[in-house]
Amino acid sequence: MENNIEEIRHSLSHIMAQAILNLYPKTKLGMGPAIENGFYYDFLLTKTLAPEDLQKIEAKMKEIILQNQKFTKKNISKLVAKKLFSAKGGSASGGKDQPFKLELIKDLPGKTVSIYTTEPDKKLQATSYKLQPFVDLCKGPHIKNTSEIKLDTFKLTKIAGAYWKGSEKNKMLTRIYGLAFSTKDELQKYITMQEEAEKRDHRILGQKLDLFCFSDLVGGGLPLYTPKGVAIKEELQKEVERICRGYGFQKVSCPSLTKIDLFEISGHAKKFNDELFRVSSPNGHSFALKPVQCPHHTQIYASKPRSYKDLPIKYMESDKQYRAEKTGEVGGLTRVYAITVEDGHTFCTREQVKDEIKAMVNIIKEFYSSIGLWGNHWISLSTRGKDFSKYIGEKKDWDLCEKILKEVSDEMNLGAIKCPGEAALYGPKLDFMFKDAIGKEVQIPTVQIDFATPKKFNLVYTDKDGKEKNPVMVHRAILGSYERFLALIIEHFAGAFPVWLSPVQVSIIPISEKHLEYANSIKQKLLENNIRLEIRDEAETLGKKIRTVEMQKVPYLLILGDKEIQAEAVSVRQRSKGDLGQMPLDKFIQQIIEEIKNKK
RNA sequence: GCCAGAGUGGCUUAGUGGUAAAGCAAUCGCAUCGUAAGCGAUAGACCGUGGGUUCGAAUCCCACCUCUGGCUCCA
Repeated sequence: MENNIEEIRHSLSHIMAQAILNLYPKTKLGMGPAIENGFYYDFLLTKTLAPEDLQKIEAKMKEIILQNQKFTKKNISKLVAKKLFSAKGGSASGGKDQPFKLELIKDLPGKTVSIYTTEPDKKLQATSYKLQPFVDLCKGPHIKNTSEIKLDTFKLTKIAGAYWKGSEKNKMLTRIYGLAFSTKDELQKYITMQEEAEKRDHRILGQKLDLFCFSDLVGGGLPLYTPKGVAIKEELQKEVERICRGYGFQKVSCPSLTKIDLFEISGHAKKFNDELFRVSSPNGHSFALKPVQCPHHTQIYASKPRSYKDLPIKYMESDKQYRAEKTGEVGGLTRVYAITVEDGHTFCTREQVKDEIKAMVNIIKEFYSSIGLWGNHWISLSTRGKDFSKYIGEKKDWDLCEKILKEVSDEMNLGAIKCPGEAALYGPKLDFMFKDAIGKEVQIPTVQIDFATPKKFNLVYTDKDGKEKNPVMVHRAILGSYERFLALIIEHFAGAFPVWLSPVQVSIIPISEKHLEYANSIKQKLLENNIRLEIRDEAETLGKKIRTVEMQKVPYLLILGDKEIQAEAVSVRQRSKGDLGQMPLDKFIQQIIEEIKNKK
């Protein structure tokens, strides 16, 4: 890739802005950066764009490029800063802690345009880039001349809305996305790759492989797991619990309902008021469906007196939690109302916290390495933002927690990147971010320190000196939610799960009806070894059955005909590798059991 | 919630104002097969819902529902 692709992408966003301004002169402009693989720009348009309009805009952009225009750079920081601060209205608070403004800038060369911008400090460094007749504020980098852009290396892809909150009325900017690469081939390659990735989408594979489904009567955002989906879910759960038991976790089980009081004390009721399902009955009950299970676990801890000798106490539970997500946010398996969370909590002393966190990180590393996902991630040290009212607990505790997490990151070489404003209600956390098939990031495992919750619930233990002290809670999720995790691995393996996770591990194919009896005897022996299997006894040709089973991504096929009966053996065909030839059944069983054990 | 797009048998899709098509899957029959699609037949859709325009609507208009993509930061 040529090294000026960044400049090209960046410049293209401005060229698009110019094209828009030419086509729709009343447009007030927003902003637009270069992004991975392309660029986008947000506009305040007076007109709604249809997808066909993209072609018009693209044509206009090409026209501008062909004029071989120069990007002229001129430092006008003072002027800009002055105008930005003196203009009236439009002040807005954008997103988390970033104030930004929509201001009118006059007296600049070319047309009068509006821009919105973020931090005042950054504005001072802003320079204007002029591409007649449009003036845009931008730090760059840009190409020198539009002639550096080849016409067939970019493509506008989609129109989207970008929510811009904070102004008197909420406004929606129109965002136009584009792709841009150094060469036409790279662009085409990316598009093809994207199409391939879409075929691996967990929703498509989930349906094809019959892992989960939805029902209009049950409702959107409420996935139903089929037998095959459950097989995977249970294997995952067994594996994660096996690992966690090694670290001292014990399973507990709590009801989905609770009195709202529990969440009022924990602070969840206040912070997640709008996302809490409330359940009532004609008999006067008033409950909430649990959106998290930490508070329940505190009550198991609180059920009897605890000594420092008991700590750390570690509970784990995989259960459904319910969150009333906003309607537009529900979809697929990744955003649902009912999520099955693989959750765990350690109650420990302050001295034990660091080791506990390291242990959790090790669990995560061990588990994700075993399925080949470790390395395909980055870690966020999610800390508190500026608005302290969104969190519970004391400042000194937060600072200490953050320090501990930083030390863990350093000592374990995790390279966690600090992300302010991403903390949980009760404490900072280490979030592990993975990428799905189409490159979108998803947060899955997490480790969180919490000094606040035990205090809220008056959890105590008796220390060596006979005094009562509050334990520290460490929250951790290895799989995060089963739904998200399942989505991630469906896409990661493109449905071809390793044997231990495959819902059907062996498909037995009798060549014709005469061989069914032998197939059943093989089935019995496999069942005795806890191998998940199916017999394809439908009246179809061998080729057809093999095709069906290959498409279902079953790892092993046993083909049974006269030859096998005579040799008292099985013919093994391995997924995507083809015929492995004949072998005695015992040998096959031994081999597959070994493979399952090694999680290969 | 907001911006945009899409809803046609179980699935994938064709059909732009004049009698709803095809493939896969299903069911039944024939075939009993040696490593990725055997042959034939049958059944299955008031075209998301409601309203409007029209002699006539899957198709045009309006509303609603559902699904898909997008919506912290990025200069």
